[in-house]
Amino acid sequence: MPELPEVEVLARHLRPLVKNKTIRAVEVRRARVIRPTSERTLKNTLTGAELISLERRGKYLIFKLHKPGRREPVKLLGHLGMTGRMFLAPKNAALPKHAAVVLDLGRERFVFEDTRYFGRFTLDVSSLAKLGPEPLSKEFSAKHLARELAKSRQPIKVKLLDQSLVAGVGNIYASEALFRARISPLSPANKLTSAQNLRLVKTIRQVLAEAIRFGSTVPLNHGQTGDSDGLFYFGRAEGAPDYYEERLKVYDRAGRSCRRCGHAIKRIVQAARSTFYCPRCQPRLRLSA
DNA sequence: CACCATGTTCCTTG
DNA sequence: CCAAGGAACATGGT
Repeated sequence: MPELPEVEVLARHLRPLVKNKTIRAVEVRRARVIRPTSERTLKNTLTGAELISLERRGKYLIFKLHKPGRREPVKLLGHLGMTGRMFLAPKNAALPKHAAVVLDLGRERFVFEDTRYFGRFTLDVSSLAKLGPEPLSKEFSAKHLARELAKSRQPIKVKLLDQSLVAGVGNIYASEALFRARISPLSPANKLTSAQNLRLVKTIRQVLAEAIRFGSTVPLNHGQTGDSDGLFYFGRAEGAPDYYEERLKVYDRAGRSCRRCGHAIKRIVQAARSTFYCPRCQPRLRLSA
């Protein structure tokens, strides 16, 4: 589920649900997701702590907790990896097969489940220091982009996945933003014109903001089984428009016709990830005058 | 069996 | 030291 919009929507959903709740017990079912924190340390630190706030940074969730006897707040970092989910469930509800960490909150449980276990739920917050600016903040500007891109000859699509350039853009929205900016994903980063940099900043913001808006409108249901639970984008809530079908213009549309010009959407592989684009709307070479 | 999947990190190579 | 490329991680869907 996770790129910035999905994580933002999740944060908005969870925030009121976890606020002021006290963690009674911690169950670690898959130690890999808490590394490098040890199970003992996680349990000692979280047990008895009260959830104070929940923030998002890039694709990370930052839980701040108050641990009695400690002056400084405890920070807990969550990341959904490729397949992670977080939700609250009644205590008697069955846990999903790949529940990785379960927090006992008294009346209910907080569950972090992750099929592939690429996600994180850890006290180690060092990853945050490597992140670039938030794409929806003023720090993310054409000037910032230009300065950073000038240092790299990597294809622009590959650079957009670099979290130290801008935090939160992933494989889906990278393709989407480039399509809207009409920039070829193959363009070397340092070859973008200033006009292109400006357009790219705008379309990245636009694509992410639109996805948040859409996700926030869909009624969220974080049950554990069934098709439309916990999925804001990839499931389809009854009667709700399907984001995948209607909002994404190029992602996963290889061979289908471009919504703008009708040309066939192309799929290529860059840095071992799929990239989708319209070769006509996003020409590789600029026509010289 | 083959290939694909919303992500990050580690290791190697130049 | 840095940039860039590729493998690894792990499970499931088609």
